[in-house]
Amino acid sequence: MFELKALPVECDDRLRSTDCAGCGARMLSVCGSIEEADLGSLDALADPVTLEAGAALIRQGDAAQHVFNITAGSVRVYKLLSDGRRQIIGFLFAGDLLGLATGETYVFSAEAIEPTTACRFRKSDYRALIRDTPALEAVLLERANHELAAAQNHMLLLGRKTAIERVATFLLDQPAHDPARPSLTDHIRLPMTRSEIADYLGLTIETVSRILTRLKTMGVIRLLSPTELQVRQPERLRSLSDGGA
Amino acid sequence: MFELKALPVECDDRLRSTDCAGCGARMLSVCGSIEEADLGSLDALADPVTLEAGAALIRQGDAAQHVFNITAGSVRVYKLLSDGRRQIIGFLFAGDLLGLATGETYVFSAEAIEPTTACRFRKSDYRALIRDTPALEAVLLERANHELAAAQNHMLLLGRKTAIERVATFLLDQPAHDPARPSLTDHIRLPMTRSEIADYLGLTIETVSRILTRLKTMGVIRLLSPTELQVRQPERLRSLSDGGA
DNA sequence: GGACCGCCTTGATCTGCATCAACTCCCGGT
DNA sequence: ACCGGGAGTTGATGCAGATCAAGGCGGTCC
Repeated sequence: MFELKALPVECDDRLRSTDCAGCGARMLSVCGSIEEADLGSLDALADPVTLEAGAALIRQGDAAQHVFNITAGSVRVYKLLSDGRRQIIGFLFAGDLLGLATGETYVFSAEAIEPTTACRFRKSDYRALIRDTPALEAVLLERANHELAAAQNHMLLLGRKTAIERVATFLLDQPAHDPARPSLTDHIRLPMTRSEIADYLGLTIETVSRILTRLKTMGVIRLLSPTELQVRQPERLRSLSDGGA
Repeated sequence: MFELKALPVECDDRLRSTDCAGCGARMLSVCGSIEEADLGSLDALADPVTLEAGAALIRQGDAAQHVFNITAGSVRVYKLLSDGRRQIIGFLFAGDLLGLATGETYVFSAEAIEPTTACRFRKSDYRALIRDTPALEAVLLERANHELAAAQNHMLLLGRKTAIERVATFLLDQPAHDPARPSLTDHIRLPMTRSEIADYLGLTIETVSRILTRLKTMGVIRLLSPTELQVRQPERLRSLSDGGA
């Protein structure tokens, strides 16, 4: 719990060649703001990494040397108190950026929660790239502002919402579609465990579980499996999410 | 409670000339990254406003037309739930920037908590200024990242810390000096009320009050007046702030 | 196929903080 | 000097969610 060992990133980096032009996540990410012509130089900087579930990308306290671009999978970002209490700051998915908002050392940890791939950059390279690419800088600023707005919403949730309001808000925030069946917009996949949801919402595992079954008995959602559910009354859920009954 | 009326900002804007070069807050703020030579054009854009305690700079829901630079005083930034529960996102002081992290409409409110002055810019002007001033953009990005890190710390506090840990953290975060006696670094002035502290820390007025008297009886702090206190055992406070006994 | 092991659910009890309720203090107005 | 009201403190009680405890349900490894 809370190891500060300066281990290398637990990832498989045998591969050394990238193909940004053919990257399925490019348009999701900040890389989309880079000219086609400049993708070659991006390839040269990008270091593709593959992570299995549980592998660490970033450890709180380590020297902040890298920036990551998630290309597939999902990642948990969290902070720990000295006695092991954990607050998950957020979950990252394909297209999300990780590791910019830090100084000399990382002030949070990040781990894959399922098999995940990412592009790793040396921070100094990335900084140089930003300097040379005004469009990139603008996009990064915009992203940072979006993240800030999301963080503010989450502070409202953590500081003032009840358990059921937190869970309802969380469900509404999830990308609401099953990639296998894009037509069903009310299906939600939860790649994270109850423990991760709890640590994200400032609750305990048991409370998350109880609230989910409560929502089920209320007829608001249907639990298809522990990691998959269906929203049956989206309006009711929305109303629950901010205390409107 | 939670008015959405599209009122103009409640401020005195008779003055129409600014003097950025002579602004005491310039070096505290992003304006410090603008060349001396360009300050004239900044003057032309800046609209100085004076606010009395309680006056609103920004109302949640209003069209986001302005950006503010606080030059003196202090400001509370908060979000509301539909039933009136309030979460204060943060407090702003001289040099801080307000209103960039928004889209079409403001997603939070901001009010002066004591007599305050600020520079107001039209958002479109500000955007143009950013485009023309790469140095400014870099500084803004850095600021946004700092704010993000602060927001993450606050999520840890709201999600996982106990009441006494929250209050201890809050006290340590306060600028620890009395402007009148700069030598006494252990004096803290609290321009905000207990209600504001409570809404910032996700607690109630009563709990904040009880914790402060508890810290007093423990000998960790001394309460000089409701708005002024002295830290007598900074190490103990630091230890309390993250659960280390 | 059986046994183990995470993860989840459900129930019983406990507790930290919220809520409800006085009361004090300070300050500003008349 | 008095009154009124907002801000703060302190005490009594209540409750939402934590903690403690006991199974259930899949997986996976021999």
